[in-house]
Amino acid sequence: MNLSLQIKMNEKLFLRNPEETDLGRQIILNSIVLIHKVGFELFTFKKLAEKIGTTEAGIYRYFENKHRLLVYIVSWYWSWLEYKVMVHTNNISSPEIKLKKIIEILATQVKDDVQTKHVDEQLLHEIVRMEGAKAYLTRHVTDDNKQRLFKPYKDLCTAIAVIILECNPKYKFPRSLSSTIIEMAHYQNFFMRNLPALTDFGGIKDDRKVIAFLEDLVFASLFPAKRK
Amino acid sequence: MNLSLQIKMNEKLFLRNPEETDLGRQIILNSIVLIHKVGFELFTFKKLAEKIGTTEAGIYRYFENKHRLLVYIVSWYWSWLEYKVMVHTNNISSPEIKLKKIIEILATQVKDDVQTKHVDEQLLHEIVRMEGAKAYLTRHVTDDNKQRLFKPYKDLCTAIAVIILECNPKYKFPRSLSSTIIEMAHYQNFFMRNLPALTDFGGIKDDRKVIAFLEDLVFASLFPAKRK
DNA sequence: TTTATGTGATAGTAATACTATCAAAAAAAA
DNA sequence: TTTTTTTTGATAGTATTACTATCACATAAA
Repeated sequence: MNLSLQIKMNEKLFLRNPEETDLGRQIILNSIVLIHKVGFELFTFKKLAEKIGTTEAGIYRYFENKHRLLVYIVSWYWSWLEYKVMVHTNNISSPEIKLKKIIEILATQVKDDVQTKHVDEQLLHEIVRMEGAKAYLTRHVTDDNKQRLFKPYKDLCTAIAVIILECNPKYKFPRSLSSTIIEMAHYQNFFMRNLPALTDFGGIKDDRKVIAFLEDLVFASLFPAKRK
Repeated sequence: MNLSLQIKMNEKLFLRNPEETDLGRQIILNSIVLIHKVGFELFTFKKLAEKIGTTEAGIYRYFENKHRLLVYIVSWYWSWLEYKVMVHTNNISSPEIKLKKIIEILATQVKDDVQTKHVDEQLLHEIVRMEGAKAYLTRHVTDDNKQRLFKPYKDLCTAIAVIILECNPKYKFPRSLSSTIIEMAHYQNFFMRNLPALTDFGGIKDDRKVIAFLEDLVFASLFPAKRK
């Protein structure tokens, strides 16, 4: 059996669907490699075109601008992650163990998945860690949100919030805790590698440290001590 | 008594100290207004120059590029915030009440401070909420960090971590919890206003909701229930 | 075999992100 | 007070970015 994972993307994200043509898939594949290499600020369609062996105009036929392309690949990542979370948790009955598994998935370095051919998930994970927030930290968040560009992120957040409520139906902030876990899984990892004074994981650079912190945070919140 | 707050900035941040000249202070003042208005992406030195009534070249004499200027004003904000935290907590003996006060300061909409004339702290707070992360989410974090550009942020983080340890000397992740509080005070607020599905505060838009969430998160972590 | 679709090649434009030069004005030093 | 230094304003110029437009060719679908 040779299943391949197909993620249906929001049509507002592109002008022409990149998954349907060879050039389109090259754009996705190489934009991930290039953004990973030079960072989003220095990433341009011209450089991408040169890398692929096409022209700038060719890329503009697929994406309106580089921000849309970023939102596209970041959204793809969130969708893929939600799928991955589903696969790895749907046979687990205990919501607490589910949540631990999710934290592990969020905070662990991805090994490249074989299921998709034109996306390098490991690079993509590293991109999302550094550039992910730039997808929504803009003046046009509200417009972008109205076009449902952030639906995959919100869906993942909701899915985790549901499990949080399974752990403790009385917990008051399931969504905020969920978005906190997602963001911090990336940020603490970024801090650990780049601004270690902002973490307690010194020069260690071990994903498990971040996982330990997040587990402590989440389960302390979900099963609090009785206080006056 | 007419005290004015003077924050000593890292000299690597600028080419010429903007606090020492009239034009320099105009640059700081107006860059805050302009970045707040158009967002960092669309902010250019040309627009800033036109607003001030000087030339592009004039601004380049003070700042190497717009990213450095962003780091400058964001750093100023963190220094100012640490000072504010200090002032509002040094007469409090209970570390728990201190921590609550800090959370309140971090998550509450700033009213413009009278202490500084050439900075609008309220606008600056809103800028940091949306653009703050862009100061360090770059390919050159490591270099910037070596030049100590992020010291004010790290100092604030450390100051809060110290108080966290006063609350519970055995808590294992004081710095990570501290950076989590700082980041989430901004992010949950940003989400509440722009992507409310990522929070539990629907259309309410009340800072106190974010404060309640953060307090719950922090104190549950610091005073956990005993679990197997 | 016509027609539609996708691509490559080329050209062009307005704006961005700078750097360089020069002279006038203002401030500091002699 | 005069000289010297510092700061600013004005102008010019360059490479790159972020696009848009056009045309012809190749290929695939009708």
